Amino acid sequence: MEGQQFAWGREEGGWRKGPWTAQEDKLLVEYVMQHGEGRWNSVAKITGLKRSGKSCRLRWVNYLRPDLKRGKITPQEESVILELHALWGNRWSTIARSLPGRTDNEIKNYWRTHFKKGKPSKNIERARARFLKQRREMQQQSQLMQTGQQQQLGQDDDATSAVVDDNLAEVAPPAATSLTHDGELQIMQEMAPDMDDLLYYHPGDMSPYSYDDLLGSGGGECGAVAASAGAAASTSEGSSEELDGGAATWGSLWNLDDVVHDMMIDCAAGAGCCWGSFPPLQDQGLAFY
DNA sequence: AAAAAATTCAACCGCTTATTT
DNA sequence: AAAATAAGCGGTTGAATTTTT
Repeated sequence: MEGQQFAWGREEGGWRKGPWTAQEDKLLVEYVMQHGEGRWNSVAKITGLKRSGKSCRLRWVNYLRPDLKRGKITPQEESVILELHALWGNRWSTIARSLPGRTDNEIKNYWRTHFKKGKPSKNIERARARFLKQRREMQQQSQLMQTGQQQQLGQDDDATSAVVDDNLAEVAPPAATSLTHDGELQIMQEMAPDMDDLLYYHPGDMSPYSYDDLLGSGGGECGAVAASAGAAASTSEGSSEELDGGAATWGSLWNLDDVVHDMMIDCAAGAGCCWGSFPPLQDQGLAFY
């Protein structure tokens, strides 16, 4: 490990590698403001940045793009990820298109850390509780909205569109359980017996939480959809979780806000161009936060 | 308190697909 | 039509951070 300190942040074939510095980001942002997205190989020529076009593109797309959402994946987003992964498998960019502000890389990472096959961690346990809680809330909401008609929850024969909802109806426990939040572990404890039954939890299995289970494929429909999609559903394992390291991570990095700030100050001072006047981004409806 | 283990995620790589010359 | 270049994708890596022992 020690010997690799020099490998990271190294220079190779004239290109710098490793983590980007604030200064590099600034150069790249300036370039994009002036020339738009694309032509990444000319970034080095024009700005003097010693990064390959590939590296520049990646940095922009995954980190510097102003329309990126920052912070934790929300439970709603997580549900979308679960559902779409069941449908598409590891087609991360396809999934990402349904999650504005999220990158394929981010989704891929999220999936890998939270749902990929492996030994269940305590985080996953917590996640499970959170996921179920969310689902129950969704169900309660939908029950409220469709009070009269949705009394019979078992009748989901034509469940092709609302896959998740139907299966939620099948799997979700009675709505009586109190949902006073914050204590995920408490919820887990309260619910554990039910959940284990409902989720077909196999204690000896290293990967007990297939998301077929989580999505309720015990009912059939979801599994059928996933299977008929023919995608990578075979590798799908799942549970859910919310990250809790986001803020800390951001705080520990040099702050992107600083760069944006600097740029805006530069703009205000009349140096270079301005975020708001950058046509390509405007055209794409990108917003700055 | 500190060492070890686990987790996270930015950035890399190789490959494929699309576009340009 | 073919070659070259650029963009995009998914898998993987490993430094930094967090959690556990």
